[in-house]
Amino acid sequence: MVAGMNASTSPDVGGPTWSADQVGRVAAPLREQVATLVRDAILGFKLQPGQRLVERELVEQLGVSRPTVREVLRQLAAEGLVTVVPQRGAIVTTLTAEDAADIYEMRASLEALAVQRFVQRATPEQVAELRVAVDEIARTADSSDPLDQLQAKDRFYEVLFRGCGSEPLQQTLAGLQARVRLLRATSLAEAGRPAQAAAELSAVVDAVEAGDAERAAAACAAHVQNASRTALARLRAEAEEKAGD
Amino acid sequence: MVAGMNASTSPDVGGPTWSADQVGRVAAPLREQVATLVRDAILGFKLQPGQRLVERELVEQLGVSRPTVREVLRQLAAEGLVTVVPQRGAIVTTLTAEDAADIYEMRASLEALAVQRFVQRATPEQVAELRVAVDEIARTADSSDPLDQLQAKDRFYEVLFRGCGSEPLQQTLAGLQARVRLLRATSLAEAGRPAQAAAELSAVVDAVEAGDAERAAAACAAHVQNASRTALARLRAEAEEKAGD
DNA sequence: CGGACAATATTGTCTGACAGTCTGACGATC
DNA sequence: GATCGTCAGACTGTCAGACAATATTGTCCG
Repeated sequence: MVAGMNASTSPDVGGPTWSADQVGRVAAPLREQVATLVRDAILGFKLQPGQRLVERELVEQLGVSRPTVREVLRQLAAEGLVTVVPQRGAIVTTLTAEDAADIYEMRASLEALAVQRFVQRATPEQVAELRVAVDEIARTADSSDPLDQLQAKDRFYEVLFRGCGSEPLQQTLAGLQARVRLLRATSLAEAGRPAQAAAELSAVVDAVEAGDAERAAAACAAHVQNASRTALARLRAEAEEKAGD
Repeated sequence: MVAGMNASTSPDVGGPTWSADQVGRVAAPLREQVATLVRDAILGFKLQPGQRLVERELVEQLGVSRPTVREVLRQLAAEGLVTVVPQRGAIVTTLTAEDAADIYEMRASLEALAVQRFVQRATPEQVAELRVAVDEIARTADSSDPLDQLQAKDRFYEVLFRGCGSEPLQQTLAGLQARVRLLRATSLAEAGRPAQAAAELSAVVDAVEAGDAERAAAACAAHVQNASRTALARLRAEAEEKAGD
């Protein structure tokens, strides 16, 4: 019942340590649940970059049929989390340092735009929600569990994107967001970075509350650039480390 | 509202004006061919915004199986060309004036970034290609066939995106690009706009050739903003027209 | 005339199967 | 002994058919 592949694939995949045996038939479409499952596995590094995603193994581990698995892989490919090589299948996307730099620059531009829209369009309730979210980030900054930090950040951006009231903007940023999360784990691992990030985002919300779209956008861009510097420095250090192996 | 906002219930599959009866089994994956076919149909307004895309009809008209159709719809949904409503199926995405405004703003930011990258990374050959592409746009500006104009523009952006040497940037912009093409048909329909657009893009390439990333980015952003103004004015006029009906 | 119920249409998902292609290994030959 | 060619296995790409779940539509009754 479990995948005991003969020695052809990578020998170290071990058991399906990340799979879920139950994907209960609730209201949400099955493929959404599966997509979320696989996405979280990738973002939680339970599936490592470069690792092959063999359809049949996913079918067995997830307990869904192949068409469903294929639709999920297609969707994740569109999100940029997996890369599909024709005739060879899907692998978990590997981001280079250059990719990371570009992603951060896109974020800087687009999130600044999103914040401006938020100032223009969001309801007072949504502004309040944003404040709550940023407080949550500050509270988890000291937490030893990086997962808490990531979730708090996700929550913040969820509120932000929803409040900017633009389907295309939301969709595009969500696509980036998925890739960013991979990098965020890197930048947040830096000592002191979480607290600094919380302060920067708080500045953003200050400007939002003041209704100053310009300043909010600038603060947001500055935040992303800081995160970029931190993450890139670390990524390059890791790359050197690996090269030295 | 009568039974048919779409004449799709007609069993006469003999003459769908946009489908292709032959999707020749060549090297490219079948679903790519199908995706291109449907995408072109949408961008060519053979499938109108809001129109339902029923899986079974697509199966019949395209001559492929349902799993393939579903994967294609999923992919186009990721590109933003169709909107999938759970339990109800896919419809051709309808862009509101606000959506259009946001898309143009995103383009302004991201294409400026792309141009900067192009200046930094593109080879001299690619710069030359870009010049050729922009000349082609200028040449087709007088053409009465809007399709020629669109293709020339596509070519220009293809060169630009490829030359900026960033997979994530390319993918994100391509996603926007698909939606933009829908709008481009609108802005180019304005008298005199094609020639002006050609001049603006030529200015971009001038800056690129001079190696001035700053100026190139600014010129690019300016171009998009002009296109935005034109398209938005027209879209709002059309909206009023429709409201008057 | 409005609302509840039944018929229909369509999506969501599964099972099973087969062809095409790529990988990797084994064996043959130089 | 090394290189090359062939061959088997592994996966993906695609198809066909089927069934349950759900939304939509149309009709009938109060």
